[in-house]
Amino acid sequence: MHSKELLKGTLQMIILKLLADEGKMYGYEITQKVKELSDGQMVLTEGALYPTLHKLEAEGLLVTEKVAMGKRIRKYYRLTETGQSSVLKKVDEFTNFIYMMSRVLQIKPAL
Amino acid sequence: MHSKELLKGTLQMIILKLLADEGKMYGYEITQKVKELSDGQMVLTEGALYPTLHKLEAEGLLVTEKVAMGKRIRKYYRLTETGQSSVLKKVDEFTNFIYMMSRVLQIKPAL
DNA sequence: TCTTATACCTAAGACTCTAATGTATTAAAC
DNA sequence: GTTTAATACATTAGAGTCTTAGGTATAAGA
Repeated sequence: MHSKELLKGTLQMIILKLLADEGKMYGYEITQKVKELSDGQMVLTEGALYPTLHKLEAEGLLVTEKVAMGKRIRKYYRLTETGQSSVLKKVDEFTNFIYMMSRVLQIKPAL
Repeated sequence: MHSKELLKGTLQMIILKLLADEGKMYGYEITQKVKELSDGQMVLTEGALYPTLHKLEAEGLLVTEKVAMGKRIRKYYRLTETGQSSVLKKVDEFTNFIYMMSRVLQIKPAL
């Protein structure tokens, strides 16, 4: 779990990619989905998640929609068009990053 | 927002892995080797490199040897035994990180 | 001789995350 | 029926890692 350092810079991409796949999600749902997909290896802390969501919204990559569930309020996030094209670019950069790293580390080629 | 963010947390591993492969290297040589292996895509800045080398030395993963080249002094770095086992662990964590990320992002498995 | 490459280094500030803390509702367990 | 866990939002201090910008000095090439 020392790989925590490696996660830096991946959170935005993860959020955007999940929203691209799922359509819309709320914050807590994202943490659960990530935990599930990573078999519990990756746990998003709220101190990282919420500021990032707010930042992506402020940058115009996400829009929100508040939905009342009884007395509790869920805030759903959805990609804007800018957000859509941003995902493609970011995932592309990530696969490129992996190729580059495998060359620099001289380990087997990836993806 | 290129892959620069993704590089966070990879510098220590890169240094250690190169030293594991090459035996001993000096700072400037490391920057050149990384540039070469990545086809110019990855450029280590000295502000990141030297503090990291000093930190790894302080932690006992590296030892130094000063060699005079005329009036100029080269500082060669070499892995300690602790450093050796650390490389294996870090590279292992990295491949694991890639597998995890490809599951979370739901893209093709890597490495 | 001027520029580029080699070779070391530090420091201020930016950015992203962790850990801690806070508020409040709902479901489940005892 | 009350405590505990899970759900659901959020902020903030501080740590760690990097970038940007600076500094010193030698060697090689135009």
